[in-house]
Amino acid sequence: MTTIIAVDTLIFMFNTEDGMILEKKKAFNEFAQSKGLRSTRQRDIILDIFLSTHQHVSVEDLYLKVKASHPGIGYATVYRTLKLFSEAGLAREILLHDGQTRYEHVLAGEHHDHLVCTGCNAIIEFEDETIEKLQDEIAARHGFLIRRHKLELYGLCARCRNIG
Amino acid sequence: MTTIIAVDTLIFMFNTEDGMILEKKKAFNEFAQSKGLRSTRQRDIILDIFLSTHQHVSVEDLYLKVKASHPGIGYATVYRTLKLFSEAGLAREILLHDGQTRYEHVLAGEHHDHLVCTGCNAIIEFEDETIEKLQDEIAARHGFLIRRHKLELYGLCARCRNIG
DNA sequence: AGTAATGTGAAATTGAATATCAAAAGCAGA
DNA sequence: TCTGCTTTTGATATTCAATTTCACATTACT
Repeated sequence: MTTIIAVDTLIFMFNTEDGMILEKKKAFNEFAQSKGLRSTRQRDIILDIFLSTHQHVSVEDLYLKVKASHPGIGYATVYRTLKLFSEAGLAREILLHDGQTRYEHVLAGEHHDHLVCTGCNAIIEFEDETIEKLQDEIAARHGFLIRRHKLELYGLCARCRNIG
Repeated sequence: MTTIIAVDTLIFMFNTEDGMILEKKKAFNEFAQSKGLRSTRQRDIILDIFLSTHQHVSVEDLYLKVKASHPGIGYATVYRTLKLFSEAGLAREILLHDGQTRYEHVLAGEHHDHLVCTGCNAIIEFEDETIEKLQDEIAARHGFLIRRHKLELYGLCARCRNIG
């Protein structure tokens, strides 16, 4: 009986945004602990704010957001903390055409590529199983062991095609 | 009769490296003319040396090559000239994982992507018609008009897998 | 040749990423 | 809770490639 309630709760947690946030906080705490990192107010705040974002953020973006409510927190701390999130598996660095590193949220078991509008800078995520397979084949043909890949499509979104 | 000889010569030109080089020089001269650019000794030299390379070169790489035979030519000139080649359609800028812009030769009607060995920095070019098509489909599904794309596979080549 | 405009080279600037370091804060043990 | 050691922080400096600047040289045109 107790077990069943716990399972329900767990499913609930994973299916709501709040649950996701709690889960990620837990994951980060575990990472921090395993690495012998200390728990600091700044990191908690930055994690909260990062988790509250939905787009791909640059260090600058997040720094500005953080500074708005916590003016004492410096750029370097945001920079270092985002790197930590990345190591912890909560965030992923993405480098697009404009040479600005952005961080996106990592969702469990998910991989995707990017469709970027050069007009309005919108970033759309997509996934294509067939492309992934073809990539593996190409790599195999050349004797490569693929570690990661990067597929970005640049163009104009429906809206920008009409405006621009 | 005269016409037939001319056609033969043209085919010959396009099928040899020297012919390719002549063709590219001509293309650049036409571009320069259309843009009202002046013809300078430096640009001629840099074009010659660029056309003599076979790999993907960074500005630094080409600058060093140029300096070896023509010490008077500065970095900025090589930099600006490579940009010009790029505008003229002779070269294409490629940005790989290491944050160094490289220039590759543009061959008529050819498109390819890159397989990069993170062990020895070898760059292998490949082409996959199916992937291209899938990309177009994905773009269409999102109402995008694709201008360009970037597909890079990072991993270890056969040799580096064994060594490292 | 004269002259107006473009090109060149050295050096300066930019912009993002990253490193430095003194001061502040967290943590384990007394 | 206090101590002392270690990590973290925040401001600033450094790095590194890309790009711009500017005085001088060179080119195209008459």
